Amino acid sequence: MANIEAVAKQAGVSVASVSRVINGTAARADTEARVRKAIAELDYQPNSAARALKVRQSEQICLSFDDLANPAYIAMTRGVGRELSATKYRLILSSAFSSVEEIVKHLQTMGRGFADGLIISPIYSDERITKLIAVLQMPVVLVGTLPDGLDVDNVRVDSSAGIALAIEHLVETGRTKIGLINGPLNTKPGIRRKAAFEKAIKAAGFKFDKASVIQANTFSPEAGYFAFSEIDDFSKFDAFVCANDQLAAGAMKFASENGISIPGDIAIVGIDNTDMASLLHPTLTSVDLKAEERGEIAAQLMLDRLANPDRASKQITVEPKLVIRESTTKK
Amino acid sequence: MANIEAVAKQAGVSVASVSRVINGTAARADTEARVRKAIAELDYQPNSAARALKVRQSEQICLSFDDLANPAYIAMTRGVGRELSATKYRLILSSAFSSVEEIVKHLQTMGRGFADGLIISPIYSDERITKLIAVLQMPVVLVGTLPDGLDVDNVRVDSSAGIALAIEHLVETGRTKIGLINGPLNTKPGIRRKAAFEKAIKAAGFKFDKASVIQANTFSPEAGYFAFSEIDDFSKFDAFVCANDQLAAGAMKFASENGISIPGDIAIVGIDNTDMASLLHPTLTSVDLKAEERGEIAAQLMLDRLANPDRASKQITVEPKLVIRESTTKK
DNA sequence: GTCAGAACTGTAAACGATTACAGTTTGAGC
DNA sequence: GCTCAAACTGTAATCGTTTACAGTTCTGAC
Repeated sequence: MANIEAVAKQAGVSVASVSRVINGTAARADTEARVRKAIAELDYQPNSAARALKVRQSEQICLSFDDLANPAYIAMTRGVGRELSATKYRLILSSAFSSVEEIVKHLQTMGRGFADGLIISPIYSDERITKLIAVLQMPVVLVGTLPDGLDVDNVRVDSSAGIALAIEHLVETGRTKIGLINGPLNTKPGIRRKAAFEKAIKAAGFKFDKASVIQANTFSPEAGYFAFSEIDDFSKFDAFVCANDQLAAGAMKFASENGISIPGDIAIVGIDNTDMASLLHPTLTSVDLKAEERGEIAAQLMLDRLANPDRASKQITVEPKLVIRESTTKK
Repeated sequence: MANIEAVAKQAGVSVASVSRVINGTAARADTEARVRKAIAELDYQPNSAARALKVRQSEQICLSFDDLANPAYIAMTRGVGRELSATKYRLILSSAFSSVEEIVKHLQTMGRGFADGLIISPIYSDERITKLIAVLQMPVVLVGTLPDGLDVDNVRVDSSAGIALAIEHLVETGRTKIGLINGPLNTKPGIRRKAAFEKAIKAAGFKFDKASVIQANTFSPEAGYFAFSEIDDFSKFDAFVCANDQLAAGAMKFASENGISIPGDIAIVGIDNTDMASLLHPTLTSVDLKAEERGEIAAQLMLDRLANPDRASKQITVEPKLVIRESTTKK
């Protein structure tokens, strides 16, 4: 309720003095004391919207992604948050709970006035998001593959190389009949992982068989479980790469319930190397796509851009790393 | 860059008309068309801070919790998000990445101007947060146990009853030497679970032994693993309740690595019934504390309060539910 | 064509802060 | 006590919207 004018009156000074006390500009000790007293008495808190309007800064950075349930994004958030916590910027999160439209509108409103910068990691391959980014008049850092024609700061991971690592490892450990449990094809990772898988299989000297790709319709454990349950003949396979750890966990659950030995009958490689990988039984070999590190880098790019609005945009690529555990090697 | 005045000039109308077109108040078709054209030509987006300042609403609700890595909070977020997505309110998340001070400051700034309401679920038992809530001049819904003297909307779960359910189940299935892997004692759940455990053990007719409580220093799998590794003599126990599923997962990992059979030697009950419970091996019996439902209810309380600022505060309690799986029963 | 009423539009005053700029006070040095 | 610079303070404009109010333009009935 109380505004700066009320505080000024209570303290017997001008609004300018109150503002200066709040913002730490020089003031006589006497003045400062009276202002602080008045602030305390009135429970005054400055209105951030008014401040943001005037100084054209909100000191907030918005991180936006599509799937809160996906641990990889949580890791990314951790990276961004850690990097930001030493600065004046606060992190706010925006995650879509229904449609792409919702997220576009959310970001648009946030854009002018409520956030100084946007770090976005879109999972869905959707025109509208690309268009939004192009139009948004604020610093944007995109995490993930940069859509054509968009020239913004970017950090990505070479996930194809990650899939190749997984395939090489499987081949080296003697697997020859390798399948892919892929994520949905309306997502960017879904599209890219399928292509990368085909390429890596061929590079390993096998011929690529369409039937070796099983499409899940989400990135969830349930989808992984269901994908495995649809396989009629497991003898056609001796290994699977799964598009993320959650799919892998679901598949492993089905295997354990149905007497399929892992890694005895089938080896499994997950992707993302999330915390769960080492908790599963057997522990899960997984390709670390460095989500947390990408988050850190994204935040650094953003801070750098905010300090230096006119520099050319930077594109940074992170290298994946294969973490070998029991699901491909035990005994 | 472009503001409403620029649009007005470009369209040859007054700023009031532009504002009306944007906000859907009546306008002649002709006027509307010209305004829309100008908006498109200038890539105009209204400044949210200015709007929020004028209308005294941000249409944002802030959800704040302390531990982003904890799946229970993610579930809660899902509940809040779903409930809010049909309304005009947007959800923004604030999670502390370092100190309590940081979160208090964050919420304070957010408070006046950037958010219309605050849903907060503090895990740390800290004076400063209680004080903040009391002072904050905006609707607050607190998820969790209400600190003394605070009269705000509240939704909580009877977690003591949950622990009692767990103990009863263990006793019924023949366990007699039950321990607790507790979370940190500077957190509210840590404090409450310990007390509830002692009470339930006594209610079951056993005498309570201090040594049966093992303190972990975080709610993470690593802490659970470490807690189990500290136990010198497993023959003293035939069951453990763990303060959350993550601790349970870590403990089970240690057990599996060290030839302790679960549930053969030791039965395990987790708390929260997170997604991971059904993916572990063996699957984990867990007390569902209904985090998602609590999120939904919190959002409903908030919406109701926003529509009806003067009503008395409501306190709602949710009942926990025990979900029995293999870690207490298999064979 | 007139007129009443409805429908629309423009002017200008807010909302609550920040900050040039000009004016006032303070204090040191003589 | 005077002078001068440094230190502080107050006035008022400004940020980009919304909206009450008054003024204007339509519309349709007569």
